[in-house]
Amino acid sequence: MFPEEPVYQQLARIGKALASPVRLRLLDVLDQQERTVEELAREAGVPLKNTSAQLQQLRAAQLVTARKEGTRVYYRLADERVSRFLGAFQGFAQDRLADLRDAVADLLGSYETVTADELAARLADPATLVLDVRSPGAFAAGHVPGAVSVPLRELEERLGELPGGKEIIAYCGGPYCVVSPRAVELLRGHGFRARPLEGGLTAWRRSGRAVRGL
Amino acid sequence: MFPEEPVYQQLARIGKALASPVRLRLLDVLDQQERTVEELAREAGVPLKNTSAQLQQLRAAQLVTARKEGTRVYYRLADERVSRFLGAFQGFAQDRLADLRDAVADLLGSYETVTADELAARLADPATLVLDVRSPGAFAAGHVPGAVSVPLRELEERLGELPGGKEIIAYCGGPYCVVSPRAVELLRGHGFRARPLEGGLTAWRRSGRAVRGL
DNA sequence: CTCGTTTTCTAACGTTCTTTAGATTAACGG
DNA sequence: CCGTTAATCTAAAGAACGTTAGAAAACGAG
Repeated sequence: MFPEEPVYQQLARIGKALASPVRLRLLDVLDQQERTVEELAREAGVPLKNTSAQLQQLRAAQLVTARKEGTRVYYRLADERVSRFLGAFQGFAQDRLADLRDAVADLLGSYETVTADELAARLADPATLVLDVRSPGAFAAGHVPGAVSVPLRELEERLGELPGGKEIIAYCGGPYCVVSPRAVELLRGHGFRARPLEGGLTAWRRSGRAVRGL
Repeated sequence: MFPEEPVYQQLARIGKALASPVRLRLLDVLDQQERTVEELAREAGVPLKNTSAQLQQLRAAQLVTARKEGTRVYYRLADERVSRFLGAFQGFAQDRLADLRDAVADLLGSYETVTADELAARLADPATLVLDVRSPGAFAAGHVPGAVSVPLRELEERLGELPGGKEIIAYCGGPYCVVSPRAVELLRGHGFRARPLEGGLTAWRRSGRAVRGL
């Protein structure tokens, strides 16, 4: 119709990739680490066949890449620019939509959070304890340097291991991960001072900071 | 299905708003200046009723706002953060999709461009002429300080007015506006040194630089 | 080679989105 | 108050998309 049409059609390819809740969820899971289709389906709570179908679309939009190993296919974000853009996208959306902010508050509660910058500044502070409440596998794949691993599931029975006087900064995976707010709630209920890391390990990584593997 | 679902549904609202070529086109036109529905329909080359329908969606996503004056409704981007995000979105998309880069090259040709930063640095340079090749109305609504207005339509017959030795930096409206590349072609064909401004006046404004009205 | 596993492909169904015609609303001018 | 203009609302058709079942491909193991 107009000569610009093909350009806007191409732009819309990226928009369309971001137009489905399922795909956005998959991108967030992939932003944490490489995964197989099956793992993705399980973690995102999406049927396997649909997961595969949506991954094809993300691949067509060049947001993810796949690598085959034996019978398994491992997906990951195409590169770290995708992760940074997703951060910008999520930030922009939260900026725009009050309904989104409400949904996030509903999901995560409204604890005062710690930013990645603040966490970085306090890494060396002996009065701070950084607590990784994800699974041991996720911790092994990469964590904030100096963090202590206590999965949420074990947290209640291991409260005795935690030092009393320190402020605890708890984190989990992505920006909408519910695990660290739950940990903070539990910790506060037992008299600890605790705050969640805003945006989880994903935000830490997006801010360009190093992650330590085991 | 999963507790995060409502959050991703809200995020997808923004994605959906960016999933249609027509809406992306409208956003680009609106990024230049406020317009009525009729003007938008004409400039974007979209039927009026469809323009109105798509504007409702953009409004629901809070990307644009409307203001009524008499029988006319004037639309504009909700604020300058929307413009900056659109810039990031377009940059990201061009980064990802070779097909998009091809479509842009097809549309605009592949002239060496001038960035907004470079243009800013050369504003005071007497060996540079900044040429606004848009309509007089667009020039009046806002232009690069010091730019000379010669609409593309009149450029050929007014070539004599242009100084010989200077390099000409021509610009038009948005990042996919075809007018300034055409002007550059015409100018080069007549022996002038000329380059287009990358991203047009929109990029200039997005970079936070002042625009002068009449 | 054959079997089991993982993933994708094909095809289909139902839903949502895009687009447009027709009716309607809102505002101004006579 | 009526006519005109600008825009929206309603409703409906067609296209595109999400989702999933069933078949098929790719691979490793035995």
